[in-house]
Amino acid sequence: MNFEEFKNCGLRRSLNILSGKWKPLILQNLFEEDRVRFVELWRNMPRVSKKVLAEQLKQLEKDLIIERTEVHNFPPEVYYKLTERGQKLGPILSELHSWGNGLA
Amino acid sequence: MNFEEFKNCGLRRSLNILSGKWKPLILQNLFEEDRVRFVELWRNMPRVSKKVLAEQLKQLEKDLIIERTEVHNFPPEVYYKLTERGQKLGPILSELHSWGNGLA
DNA sequence: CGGAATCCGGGAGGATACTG
DNA sequence: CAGTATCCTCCCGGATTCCG
Repeated sequence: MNFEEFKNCGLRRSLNILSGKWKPLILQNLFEEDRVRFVELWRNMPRVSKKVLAEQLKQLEKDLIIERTEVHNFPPEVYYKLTERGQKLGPILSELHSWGNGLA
Repeated sequence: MNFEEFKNCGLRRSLNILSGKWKPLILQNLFEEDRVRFVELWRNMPRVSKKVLAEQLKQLEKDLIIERTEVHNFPPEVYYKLTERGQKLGPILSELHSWGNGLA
């Protein structure tokens, strides 16, 4: 396989989607709780600026991995959850986790 | 899961190992041919400078994913192949590939 | 609370030249 | 052939401030 073939292959797309300093941690939280509020997410990763967190969420949303739901209140409430497609990542990330721990 | 727990988890380690613009393509080549010479690798990705290619290879070697073998000739010959650990990545990357193509 | 707007620094990656 | 050695560019992520 050369670069031209690689450009449009699924592996590259997947890794592009996952690449982003905070995306794996975001997904991890969504696998655990299945519906998480912006501020809860932010509390679990207090070293991110809210700008960056919002960016990563937007990208995941655009890639159809997560869904955003807004409750029109004041103060506003915004929830994020995995899409069906996002949930299918679960087993794969779990294997990567095991592999990274030397268990596989 | 918060950031402190995430820092040392297997998922993060795995994605760190895979992150690098050319690493997935390098691995793809090694899965296909099982023993590849530096220059062959380089021909398959002519847009990389040799410096960068060497860097990525060094990192994969340090992470024990690939092995370097040098034949002391002139001109020199250097071969790269997957380690046992590296080969275990195969099925996982294959699933990521399918997922990225919307097949899973 | 959940962002958007602005500014900024560091580091990954690229271009080129050289060497054993 | 298989790399180093320099130099440079670009952009991701961080810090801060402001808004509905």
